[in-house]
Amino acid sequence: MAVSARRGTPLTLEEIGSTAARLIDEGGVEGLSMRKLATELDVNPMSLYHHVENKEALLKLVCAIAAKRMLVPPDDGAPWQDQLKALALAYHRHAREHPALWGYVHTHPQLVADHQMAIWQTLYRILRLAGVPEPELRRTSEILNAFVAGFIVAETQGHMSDDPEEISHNFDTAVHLIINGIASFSS
Amino acid sequence: MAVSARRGTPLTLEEIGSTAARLIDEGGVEGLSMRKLATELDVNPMSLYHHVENKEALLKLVCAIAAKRMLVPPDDGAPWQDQLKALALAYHRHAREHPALWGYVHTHPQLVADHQMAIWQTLYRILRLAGVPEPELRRTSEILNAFVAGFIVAETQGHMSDDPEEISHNFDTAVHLIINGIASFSS
DNA sequence: CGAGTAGCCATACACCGTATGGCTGACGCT
DNA sequence: AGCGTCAGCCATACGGTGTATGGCTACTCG
Repeated sequence: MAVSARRGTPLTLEEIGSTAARLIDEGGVEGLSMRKLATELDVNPMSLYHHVENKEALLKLVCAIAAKRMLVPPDDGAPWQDQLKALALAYHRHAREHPALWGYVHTHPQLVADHQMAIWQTLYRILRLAGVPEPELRRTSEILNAFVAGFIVAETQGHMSDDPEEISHNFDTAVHLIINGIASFSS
Repeated sequence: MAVSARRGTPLTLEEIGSTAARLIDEGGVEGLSMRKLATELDVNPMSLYHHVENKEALLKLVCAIAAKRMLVPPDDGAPWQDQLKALALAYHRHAREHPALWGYVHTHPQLVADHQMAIWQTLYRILRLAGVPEPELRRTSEILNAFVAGFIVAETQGHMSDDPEEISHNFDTAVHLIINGIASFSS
């Protein structure tokens, strides 16, 4: 199987993905290059192509890993308003841990379009609880996702203030606005 | 002044900017290169640097031009709900005409951070009309901008359906949600 | 007329993604 | 044991990128 001359062990997708994720966290998506990643892994650039089809696929992999790592709050029986806020918070925290990757995901939504994913299913459940009719579930959840994503991008890209208190105030206002907007649908 | 050997007239910022905008519309931001732009203008790549400091500044220029071109609906005395919807519609239409540039702007919000711009001032005015208290104006308008921007990015990047009717239904729902959310603030 | 300079261009450098093709060593099979 | 296959890795090369450097030319101004 011929292992790298410089390293002892073969590469793995996990290793590639998490190293790429780290580089993105450190230097943004445009700061990631196949060559830098290879250097970081102590490997020849072309070796990466044995595990990943191209850079786009690499980024897809990184996003998939990140998405899997996000933990979705379970159904705790609380009112839908509280559950929606908890979900938004989890989303928010996760996104703020990887702001660069986040911006990329948001502008390439097809990476996250699979509505079978836990986060979507949870959102569906909460919206059902809120009284959103079944045929409107998909639309409503896509809108909410877009809103929250837009908010987080604006925030992480420095459009808003850096003050933590200000941030959480902004976030509260935004969530509040959404909740009230949703509530008005079912009345 | 030594004019281009290949062209008759000197370059202008307007020409550079609008040609760059066209290339972006056609092939996305990552489809724009200084060299392609130079070719398009029938000029040596390095000539561009006499008018623009670097690529980032070029993109900033393009965004500024695009922002200036968007026409903001005037105060027609209508209820704030209608005016907000009209503003959102104008925003929406403008963004959909330049989807690629749009995605870039949204992930580089500092390009559009100047709250003296007509669109921000209009949004402030409408929110005042809606009863949003003065110290909350900035926060609220930034959130709204982020929401709408997020929605448009999701839409233009193909996260949502392509069907025009579906699009406008989505848009209506989103605006409706926002308006109801805002309304709940002032009651 | 001479200096200064706005505008343009040729060359070069470092970096990028990746196509192509070849090496090496582990494995399964006879 | 001999052999084929193939996973894993790598060297080289191509065409692209942004842009630093420095030089050319033709105009304007004193």
